[in-house]
Amino acid sequence: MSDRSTRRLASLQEALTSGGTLHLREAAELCGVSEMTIRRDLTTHPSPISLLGGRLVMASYPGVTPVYDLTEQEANHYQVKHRLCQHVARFIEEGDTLFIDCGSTLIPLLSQLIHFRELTVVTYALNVANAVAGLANVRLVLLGGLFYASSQSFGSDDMGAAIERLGINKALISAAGVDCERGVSCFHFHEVAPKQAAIATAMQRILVVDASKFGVVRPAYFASLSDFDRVVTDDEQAASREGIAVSTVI
Amino acid sequence: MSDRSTRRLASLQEALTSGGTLHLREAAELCGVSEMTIRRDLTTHPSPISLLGGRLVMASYPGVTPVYDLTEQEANHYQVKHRLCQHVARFIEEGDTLFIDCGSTLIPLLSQLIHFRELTVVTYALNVANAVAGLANVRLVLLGGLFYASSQSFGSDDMGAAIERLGINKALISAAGVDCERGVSCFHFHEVAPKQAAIATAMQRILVVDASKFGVVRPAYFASLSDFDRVVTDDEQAASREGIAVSTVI
DNA sequence: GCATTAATGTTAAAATTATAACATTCGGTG
DNA sequence: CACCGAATGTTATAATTTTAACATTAATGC
Repeated sequence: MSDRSTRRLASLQEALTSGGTLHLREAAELCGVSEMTIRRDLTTHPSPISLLGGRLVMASYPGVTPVYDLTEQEANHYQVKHRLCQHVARFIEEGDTLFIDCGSTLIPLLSQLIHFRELTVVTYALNVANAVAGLANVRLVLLGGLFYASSQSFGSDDMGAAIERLGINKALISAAGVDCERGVSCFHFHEVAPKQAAIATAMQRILVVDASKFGVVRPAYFASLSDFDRVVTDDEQAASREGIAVSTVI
Repeated sequence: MSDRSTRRLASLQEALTSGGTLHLREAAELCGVSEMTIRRDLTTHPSPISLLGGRLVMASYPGVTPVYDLTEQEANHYQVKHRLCQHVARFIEEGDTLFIDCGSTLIPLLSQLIHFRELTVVTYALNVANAVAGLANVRLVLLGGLFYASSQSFGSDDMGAAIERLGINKALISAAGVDCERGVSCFHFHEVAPKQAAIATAMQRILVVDASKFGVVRPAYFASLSDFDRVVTDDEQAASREGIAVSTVI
């Protein structure tokens, strides 16, 4: 019943995967149907394509998902991370070489980097790289390898060694779980090597986590709390209740 | 005179670098001015932010720049590349490990890859990686290093060695200049090592160039025409006029 | 302080996009 | 072939976005 509809969506998706946008009018022409049909295709069947002010865009591309018009909860989370990153930004100094961990926590930090004259960012995450690629004042070093979609990051055997060859100043590490006794953990095992290498080689190690991660343990352990010079969080009380020492007043 | 305007644009840009979109209304609130002022800021001063159906987006982000509503000339170029890539797609087989070169020539190819069950793509270009990252059926290997904005690609000392360790089936190489006598060349020197390594290690080497590159020589020489097993182009006549043997009928 | 100019706000009109309702076409079936 | 229903087209209407014109406020120099 949706055979043709599906085929249309597929061809549109094909036209869009290369990146870019397609006007509704042009999409209709391309498929040889009316604009209304394209609209209906889009609303009837789930698709990675979204309609934004008369234009079709791939929703999965970075830079397209809305930031402020999220659900209340998501917006809150974003606010928290944004504030968190503003505090982190205070520790950054002109000329630093920063290791930036994967995940969404540190993304809002990247926009703050425009305020510096010159920085270097080392990362193994695609979303971090994309955000940094647009900053003319920041040198970007991406550690490549096999791509893991779940964390939008890369993994490779010699990543640890590659990191240790770099002169990393400050390591900004995120985590999915922080427990006083069981240490700091994340979801994916391929993240362990780069995180540990960054912790091992950096002159300063900063753990950046929001309070929701306290008392949580995730499958991949990668460090103990004492491995970090600072813990930056949004809720100190919650941290101290968990027995986590936060070295920084925010 | 544009002091405040500039500051507003900067703060908006900051809100957007993390990726995402911002509704005009919200942008106005954020800056404490009217929507009209934001509109004017955007039209008066050049900025990487663009307004798309009432939403602010970073124009530099992939997936935002329009594909089909380009100027006539650009659209033509896109069409050419698209057709070119459809021909290239015929040489791809299920299970292949493809080396995909940087530049814009091969981008339209990536959308065709959905039609295969399983592939592996090896690249050193950020735009290629972004287009491939969304394809669930394609394993992505990104060769990292220092980022070069001019070609949206990465360079490193051991990239050549890294490429030769991989079992690359087919190398799809693009170029900025192809000359019968002076060989195949590109703009940037950091592209030479990965291109040469891919040519050296791949089982099949395919040069993909549109006719506008014939008879052109660019600063960085990287291969002679005889290094390729096939040359895929959109204008055979032009090729043979230049004395370039095109092994493929398209 | 007043005049002048730039910056911003407000409003109305035009253009575009979204939604809904109804008309038409197309593919199959008895 | 007449009938049915799904798919698509058409049209009108509502909502939104864009543009332009004019009003207001803020900033600056004299």
